[in-house]
Amino acid sequence: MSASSFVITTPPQFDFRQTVPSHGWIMLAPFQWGAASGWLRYVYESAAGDVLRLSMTAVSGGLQVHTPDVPEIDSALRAELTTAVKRMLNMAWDLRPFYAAMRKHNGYAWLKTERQGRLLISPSLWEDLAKVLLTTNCSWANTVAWSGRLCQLGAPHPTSKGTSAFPTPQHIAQMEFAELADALRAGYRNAYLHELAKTIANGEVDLSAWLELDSDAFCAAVKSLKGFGDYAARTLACMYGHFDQIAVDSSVRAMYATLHKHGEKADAKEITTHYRRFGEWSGLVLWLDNKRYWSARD
DNA sequence: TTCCAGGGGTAGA
DNA sequence: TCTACCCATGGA
Repeated sequence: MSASSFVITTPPQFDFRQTVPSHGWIMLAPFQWGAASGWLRYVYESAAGDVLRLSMTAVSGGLQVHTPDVPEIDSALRAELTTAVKRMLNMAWDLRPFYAAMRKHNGYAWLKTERQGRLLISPSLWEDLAKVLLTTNCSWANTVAWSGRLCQLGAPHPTSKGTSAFPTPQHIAQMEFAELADALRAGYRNAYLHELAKTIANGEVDLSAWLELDSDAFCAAVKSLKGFGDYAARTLACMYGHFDQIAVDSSVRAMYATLHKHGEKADAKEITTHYRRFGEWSGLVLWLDNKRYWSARD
């Protein structure tokens, strides 16, 4: 292996190819997913401010991380990238209690067989907040386009034209609103995103503290932001390991209507009641049911 | 033109 | 807690 690559040892029940396509994040810049070859690419801005292209692939017993922009990775950068990659793939989650709990429910043996349950997130909560905001009340095509335009506002890669890291909240905060709105063109969400970036940049919101919150407190914190309601808060909660939060959106409603109501519409209350039977895992079960339903239709 | 898509804010009851 | 109405964007 070259000095521009290293291997991260992965947990026994970790499955890279199941984790990466756990939701649509793989389609949003600066992620890229090579499904056929099994590589995940991400444009990462290091703590030192360098824009690096990362490429991750599964190898025996671990995950290989390749950085073509760095001929010799030193120990500090290796440690930083290891932390970021482990976080993106939620490697710290222990899903054995989940699989054990699901044994008493009929029809869910596939969860353990397929090693389902781990979700892809971004290296920063800020990036996930921004992207969830860009999923609200719009088509997925809009989310993809807006995320792409937002990413173009980030630090550019030194040599690869058109490649850039996701912008920092500080960068978005210092932009004039008109400049941001003109670049992003995401309607009323422009103002919510600008406000979010400013509250993070000026220290009013400390996202690192949010990572220590319990499930309900995490959701309350997200919902305190303008533009973030129940769907957004609960979606983010699941991504950050609070699996008791049940996020209902239009895709979930469609899935539930087809599987449980012969096509008749169901409201969020009814869907939430149905999934409550899975207790502390209810939100994750819904997430994986929805993923499985839509994957089968593709 | 109207509707809708991985909703949310606000006002009023 | 529930409902009505409004919100900007882009594709069908």
